[in-house]
Amino acid sequence: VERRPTIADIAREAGVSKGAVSYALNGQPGVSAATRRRILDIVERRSFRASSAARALAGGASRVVGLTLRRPARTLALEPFFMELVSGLEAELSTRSYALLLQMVADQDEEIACYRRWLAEHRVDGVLVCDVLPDDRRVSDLAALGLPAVVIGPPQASGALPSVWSDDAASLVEAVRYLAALGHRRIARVGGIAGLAHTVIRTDAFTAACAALGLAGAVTVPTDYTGEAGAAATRELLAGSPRPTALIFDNDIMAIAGLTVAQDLGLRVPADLSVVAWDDSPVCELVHPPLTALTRDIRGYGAHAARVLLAALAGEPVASQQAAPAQLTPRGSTGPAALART
Amino acid sequence: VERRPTIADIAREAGVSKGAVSYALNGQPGVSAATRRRILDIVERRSFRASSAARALAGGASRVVGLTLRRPARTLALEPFFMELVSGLEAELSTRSYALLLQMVADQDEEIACYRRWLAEHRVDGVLVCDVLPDDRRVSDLAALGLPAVVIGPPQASGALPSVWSDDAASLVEAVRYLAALGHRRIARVGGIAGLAHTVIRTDAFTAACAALGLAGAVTVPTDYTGEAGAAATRELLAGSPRPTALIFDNDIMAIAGLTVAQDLGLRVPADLSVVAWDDSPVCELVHPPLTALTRDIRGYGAHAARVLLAALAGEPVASQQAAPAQLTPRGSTGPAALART
DNA sequence: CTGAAAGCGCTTACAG
DNA sequence: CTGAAAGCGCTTACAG
Repeated sequence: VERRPTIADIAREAGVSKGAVSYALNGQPGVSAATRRRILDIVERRSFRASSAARALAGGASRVVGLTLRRPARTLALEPFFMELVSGLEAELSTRSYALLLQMVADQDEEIACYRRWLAEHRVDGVLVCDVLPDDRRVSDLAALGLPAVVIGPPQASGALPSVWSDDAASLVEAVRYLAALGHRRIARVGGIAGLAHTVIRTDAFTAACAALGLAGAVTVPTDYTGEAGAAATRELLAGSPRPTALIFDNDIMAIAGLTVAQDLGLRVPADLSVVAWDDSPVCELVHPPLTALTRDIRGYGAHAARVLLAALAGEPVASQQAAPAQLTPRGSTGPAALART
Repeated sequence: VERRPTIADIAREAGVSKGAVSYALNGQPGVSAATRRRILDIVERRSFRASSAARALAGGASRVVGLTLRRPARTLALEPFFMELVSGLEAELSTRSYALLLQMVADQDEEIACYRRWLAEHRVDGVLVCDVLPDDRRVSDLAALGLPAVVIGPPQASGALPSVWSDDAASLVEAVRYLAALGHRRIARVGGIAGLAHTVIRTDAFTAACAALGLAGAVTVPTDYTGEAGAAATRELLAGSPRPTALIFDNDIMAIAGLTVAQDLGLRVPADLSVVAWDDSPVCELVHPPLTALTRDIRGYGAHAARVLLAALAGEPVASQQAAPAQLTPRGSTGPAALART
């Protein structure tokens, strides 16, 4: 096992001090352009990479970004969303030589403790925050700690932290208008976890959009995002009288569960019931009928969030940024409202 | 922001040297039992945690475990397997204060370069290796590098590295026997990525099991694990004459795609065609009919692998270990073979 | 069994 | 613009 070069080797080879190499490496003033170029050439040739441990210990950047995920593993694993998001984050981070540190946590206290630890140990340079709540304690604590962070979620809940978000309200309005245009007058929604900021936004948007169109009975049933909960909510909604002719689901796993429940009840989709899913993962096209969905580029969303965090770490001023909203992709699960039943 | 205690603070408070604290912390000889207890009490009380950067730099453990995943994000995101696995790894690692470093890679070269870098930088103490090939270069390189590693996959492909594996061959035999007992004589399989070690094992086991039962036409069509490929393979197999009366899929996303294809072709499941899925994620119960599946505890599998790696890092001798094999969970998608059609 | 000291590989004031 | 030096918080031989 060969010893890898250290900053001292590079310095010796370039005929400068270690400090000069450090300045050249980190793009700081203190070396002339010519020296910098010479140093970076050697760095390149010897494929030198500064030790992250030494860098972190000396107070420099660790080149690691942290992501914590709440525990309920069943939910996480089922949501293609998270793996897509992680994949998007990673794609951006690794091209910039940043690593991603992942930590599952049980609750908010554990999560905040994790942030403190990471900061104290210089383990990470910054973190990404998911699934924010309105008045999320993580947001205020992170700001207080001074740990750079980007919220992946609505700016309404990101406080002083920059956020990357997509306009869920607009997407929901699009879905409601689309269904209304098909003649649906009774639309209900199977929502996500009630406490989350984006769920609140979606629920409010749904209620408002239905009200604006004069649609009554625009109920939202909250769930925990699992298939079981989606199935139960669907059963509850379809047992109502008059029952809804269209259902909007807050993720695709619940939409699939709801589709199956409807079919088991003898309802034809879309003749008797239209179904719209959220987060168009490839499963939506694999079921019968294929699901109309609100599609968004989750990998791109993750990459975007990573870019914003990296910009913040580079000292650039960053503000909340809007990613492209989810767009409706009509497929076989939606159709004209069944007039006979209305 | 308060300064967190360093090892010097603990040493001062305990009235010993920093070295003594270090020995006490790492369970090494060099301190008396009484001193050790006193030190650890103070460590506990002050909630001291050694800086990972300093530890790594000084040649100690970094308390980080690395996991690399090949790029095709669409596949990854769709496979609940990976998120479940990560969740299982994390559950075990975090209780032992280890962190998980995640890196997406494009190919094997990048992956091996990543291992070298991690090792050289002391970024990780060990790694977990997924999706091994027969004669996997990563396996030999890791052994040569001396980077502790555990293979999550068959020991046949893990070389000198310990592996944690489940007996896929046994599971496949169980599925084939179950279908044969239902009267199926023409069973085909939609397989995973042909090059992977566990796919080879499954394919061989499938062929052998069918041969042993005198079942002809036991074809396996390889795929890339995506729903599209699963659908295409299903179409291909169902176009055969005589067509199979039962299909075994190497993951559940393809099973769902196959189910939909069969239904679109006018085949009733299970009356005309039985369907068996692999990796029983909750989606299997959400479709209609619910899928018979080979169920395994993926989180437990991940936790098991993490435990073995941690044991190896602790210097304990470790050997390859078998996890519980996937067990058949019969549901609505399998039934007696359609005699009329045979 | 314990203490004092060197060293890991960086970064960053501080002098020139 | 550059060099020499201290220091980050640990671990680990090396003396006692």
